Amino acid sequence: MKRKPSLKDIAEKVGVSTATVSYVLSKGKESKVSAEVSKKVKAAAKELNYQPNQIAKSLKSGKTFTIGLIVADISNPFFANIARIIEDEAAKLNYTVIFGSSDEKAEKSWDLIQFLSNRQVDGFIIAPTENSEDQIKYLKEQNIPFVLIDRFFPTINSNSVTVNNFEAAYGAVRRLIEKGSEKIGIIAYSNSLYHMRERVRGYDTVMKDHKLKVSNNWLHEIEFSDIKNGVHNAIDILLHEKPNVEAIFFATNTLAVYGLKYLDRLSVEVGKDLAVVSFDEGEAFDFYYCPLTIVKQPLGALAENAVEILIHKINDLDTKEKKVCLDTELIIRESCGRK
Amino acid sequence: MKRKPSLKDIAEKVGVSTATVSYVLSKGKESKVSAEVSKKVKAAAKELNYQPNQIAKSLKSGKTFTIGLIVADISNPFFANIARIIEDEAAKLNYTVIFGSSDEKAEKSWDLIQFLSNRQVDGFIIAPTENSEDQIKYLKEQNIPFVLIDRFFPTINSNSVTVNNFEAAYGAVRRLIEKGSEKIGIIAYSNSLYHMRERVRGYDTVMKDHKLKVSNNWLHEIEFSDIKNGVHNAIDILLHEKPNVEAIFFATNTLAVYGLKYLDRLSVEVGKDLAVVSFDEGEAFDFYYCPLTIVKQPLGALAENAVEILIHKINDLDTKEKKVCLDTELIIRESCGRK
DNA sequence: CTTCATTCTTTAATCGATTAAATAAGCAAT
DNA sequence: ATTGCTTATTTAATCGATTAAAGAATGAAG
Repeated sequence: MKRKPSLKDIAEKVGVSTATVSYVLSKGKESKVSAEVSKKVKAAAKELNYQPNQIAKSLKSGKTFTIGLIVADISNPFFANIARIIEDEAAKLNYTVIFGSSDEKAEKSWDLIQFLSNRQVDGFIIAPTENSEDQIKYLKEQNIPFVLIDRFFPTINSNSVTVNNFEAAYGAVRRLIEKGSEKIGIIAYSNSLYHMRERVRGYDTVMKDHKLKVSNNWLHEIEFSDIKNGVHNAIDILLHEKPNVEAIFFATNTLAVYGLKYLDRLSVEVGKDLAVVSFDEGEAFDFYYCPLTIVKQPLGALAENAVEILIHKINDLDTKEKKVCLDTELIIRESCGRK
Repeated sequence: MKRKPSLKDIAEKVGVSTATVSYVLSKGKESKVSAEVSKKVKAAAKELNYQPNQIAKSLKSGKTFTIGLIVADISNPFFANIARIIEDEAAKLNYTVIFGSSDEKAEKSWDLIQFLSNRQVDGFIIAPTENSEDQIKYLKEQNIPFVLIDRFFPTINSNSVTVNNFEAAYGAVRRLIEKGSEKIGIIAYSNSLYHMRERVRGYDTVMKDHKLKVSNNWLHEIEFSDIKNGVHNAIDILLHEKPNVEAIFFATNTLAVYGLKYLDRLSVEVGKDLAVVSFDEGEAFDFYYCPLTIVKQPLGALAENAVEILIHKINDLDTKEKKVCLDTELIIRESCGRK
């Protein structure tokens, strides 16, 4: 790779010291330099197509203008969309984004934090995995700015941007009830993370509030390690073991995708034999023969808030921790009833 | 942010020079240092939880172990999936990935190249936009390693990893013909990029080879600036102006998504009133009431090849340019015929 | 003709790690 | 005792940019 021109090259060309060149090229300091020299330096910089070496700048300043983004999986549309908005917001402020996928594994998440931290990212935006409390505490201790998104730990005081999972789940399941379902199953992850617990609690609570007894056959918590089979088993039980359900609430996008595919294979007709609601958008859901009622998360606001809070924190470490909880929207379509 | 311990901190703690510490901690050089000192240094490093500052390393070595990834849009599943695989492959080799979305705009692409280049990325993986030939030439001139993916410029000798777009389009449309369609429309982008031209040429050629005359109503090239309306108009013309078509070939994922939604609105039944094939996978397509016949691109191989070629080039600038063209697979489902 | 202020420019340290080269210390051979 | 040879350690330069502080040059005031 051809060596890029440095301050030194300009300095030599013009016949001044690198300090002078630096003063000319760094805004606000130009007054220190005579108009004549300034002009020559600028001309030389242009001629050589000088671009400052950000690595050198970073070493001196201790700032890299880089954000580390750690999500469960960048290829998951939910996170890919968030990543895109974070990218745009960050770019506006001259920040770049380095990303990594944790696959919901605390160990991978920790490796990523170390890895990116050694690369001196100025801060992190993290969708934390289960059992990563220690990592979050570590970041706090080290005074490394970060914002949690999508999930957070209620026991740790930190910046976070999430949605009202409890209300969202409550509202989604209430919709099923209003449309006539009484026996309702839920398929969620067996995950201790707060957002997932809240979704389950939303389900539980709305059932209780409507005096609907929940059979212990109806709550299914799937392991990340084998989502597909988990969902298939859950659906088999929900539909075929007594008391069998009239409706299913899927707690995430991915669960719903596997679920709907399997329902198709079983020739269960959604909207007729079975009512369904799900969390998250998905191109797939629009195309489904029976358009899906879903909980829509405000991805744009989620990402924008995260970047804003992070950059604030980076610029002023004394900023107090901020917890943002955003409202979701229940997009009502046909799948929540049964004809 | 608490200052992280540096070599100097260890050196002071142990009472030796930073050079000695560096020799202990950098593998292969340990033999230079006495066992006694070495032990002390290692203990101190551990105690302080020393993590080398990659920025400083990079400045010295001129290597950042960072790849710049520039795609059209990281939230597009096609690119999001590629990004994920690139991330994994890069991580294996201790590289991180910085990404940026060009939105198919040459100007944005140029800004990103400059931006990431100033951050001293070791190389780029780029899905180039239209009219970005100069940018690619610039990278060549500067001897900056890069690999083009998805698209490339036949006039510029460079690394690239693409698929056989011509054969893929040919095969997809031939399938429509074999299933009885003779009047076939195509919806593509009005884009001079080679991959798009090849897809159109595949369509043209297979029609010619089967002695099917293509009406000038049938080739629709949509602007990026207004995809949705472009697709709607195209479909209106294809279906309602004589001679109207029996089948449509969508040249990308995104075009098909808009197209199918609109067909739904028009109550056109795919697989009965109209045959359809599309490029690219999409969760949505599996769910479509009439599962879609698609051209499946080998995303894994695409990304793996790109990383491998790039890293080779980074490690040895004299490596000859490599052009990889991968085979696609036609996934045959129901949408390509009409009952 | 000093003296002091002002303006412009350079020197040199710094960020954190690496590494060639210099130095120091220990020991053996003559 | 001198020389040479190892081995262990330090010194100092380097990567590229920034910036406080020192220095030089000019001019004005006394």
